Amino acid sequence: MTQKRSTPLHLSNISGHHCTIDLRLGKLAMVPFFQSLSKSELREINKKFDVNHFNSGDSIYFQAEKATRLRVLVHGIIKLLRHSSEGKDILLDMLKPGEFFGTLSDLGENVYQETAMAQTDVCVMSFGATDFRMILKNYPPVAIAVLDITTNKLRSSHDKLHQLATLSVPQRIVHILGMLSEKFGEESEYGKLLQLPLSRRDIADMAGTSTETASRIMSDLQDKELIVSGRQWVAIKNPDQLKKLADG
Amino acid sequence: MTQKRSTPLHLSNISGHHCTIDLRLGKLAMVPFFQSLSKSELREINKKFDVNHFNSGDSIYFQAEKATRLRVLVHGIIKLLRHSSEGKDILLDMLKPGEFFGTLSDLGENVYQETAMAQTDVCVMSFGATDFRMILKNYPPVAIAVLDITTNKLRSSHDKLHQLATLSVPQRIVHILGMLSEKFGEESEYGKLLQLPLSRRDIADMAGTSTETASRIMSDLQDKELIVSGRQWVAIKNPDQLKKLADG
DNA sequence: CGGTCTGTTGAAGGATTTCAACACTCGTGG
DNA sequence: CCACGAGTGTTGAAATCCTTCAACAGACCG
Repeated sequence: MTQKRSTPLHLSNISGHHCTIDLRLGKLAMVPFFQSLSKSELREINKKFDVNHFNSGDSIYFQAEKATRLRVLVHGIIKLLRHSSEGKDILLDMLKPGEFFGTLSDLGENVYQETAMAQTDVCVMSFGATDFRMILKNYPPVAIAVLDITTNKLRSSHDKLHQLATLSVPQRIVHILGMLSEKFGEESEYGKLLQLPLSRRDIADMAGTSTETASRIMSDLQDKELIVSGRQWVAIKNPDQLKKLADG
Repeated sequence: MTQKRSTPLHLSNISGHHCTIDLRLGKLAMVPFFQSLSKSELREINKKFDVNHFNSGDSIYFQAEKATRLRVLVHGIIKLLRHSSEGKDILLDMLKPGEFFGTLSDLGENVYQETAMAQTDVCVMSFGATDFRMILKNYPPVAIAVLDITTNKLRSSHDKLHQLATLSVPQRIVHILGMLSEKFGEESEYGKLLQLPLSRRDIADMAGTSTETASRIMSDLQDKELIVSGRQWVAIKNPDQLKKLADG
């Protein structure tokens, strides 16, 4: 096994008092689907928001809970997962700042279909379902932007379905590492470092496999010198060869 | 094995000349996301549409083809599938009249991510990407309706991911039969008949398994008297017990 | 009436899970 | 400051589920 140093991740340990209302206006413009709005429109929307802080490991909301608020991630990383009765979870998505979650729909059940859990310390904005629908109605460009983002999420979900259905576990894990590296990758001394805490369990829950199998495959990739990994972190040492392995 | 009669499905063999422009106005109001529009607005939108007929087995568009038109299914059934390089497909969705497909997004690649194939003879309306975006912009309720539908598709895709990742093949197939029965089920002499041509291959491609395994499991369900099935058709004889099998 | 498509079934082989034991890391409290 | 315990990661071996290869039967089409 490779020797492992303590985590190379930069986890800016944001504490509760940094996650304040004052933070809002600056961040609001950063959210993709509000980019089409003017300053005065933003100010108007800004009044509707709440801001909350959660510690790493906390749940922002639970699966089957009544869905009343739409949320936007301001700082940190959040994972969306589904639980099953047998205790086997599946990790649907990893979110980074600017993404929204806890989506609401007039159709179907008004309960969250998944659990949102803080993967790091996080800061989250939220506002009420009715306020959100009002904004969609009054600002068509916002509705279109939200639609575009949702459409892309659907595509990505179809990608995952396709991978889960057609690829072997090692291939799925290689693909997952590739996708994570696009979203969270950052150059480092170890290669492309995935800037998020990521356990074997998380990887297993994304790939729909067991932690043991995920561990075995990660060890194998490490033996082949394609990745470097330690407790809760992964870096991709040789992205080209990893991509070759994913395709061929 | 149970003796099998020829198909009990009602396949109204619509031929090309029934699928005409004149059909449009009546069908347009049927499409969920146009329901919020007035007659005169519908007449306006109606001008932009094309109508086409396809035979069962035809492809309406292919994966990786440039995406230029949004389509609405008027008559018949369409399946959306993804191909993989190794020839193993996955069936993402089965559509019935009123549903739209070939979704466009300003973000990401402008190519279709899946192949749309006629499962029966079908009649399809379509219009250009720019026309569609114009409608979304000018009629906010339409944009919101499309968003709600897309959000629900995303939920359903997450459901499928969850099932694929956590359930055994028999459980997945039972769940798939349940979902299909909600969407296509119709009372018949055999029980709840799924009103669509459905091969073992289709079931296998939905469950992410091989046709042989799908066949074995269907035989097993038939032995247990939970379903009745023949060439390209399936009826659910005992929905309650099937549901119990899916949950427990 | 032959050919092709669909569905079925058996048997061998392989991939992955499961159970089990152990090693390492990190934070906490004695 | 060290020891402990919980959480995380690793590895082995047996068991299981599923795939794959193969052969064949029945249905539908021209």
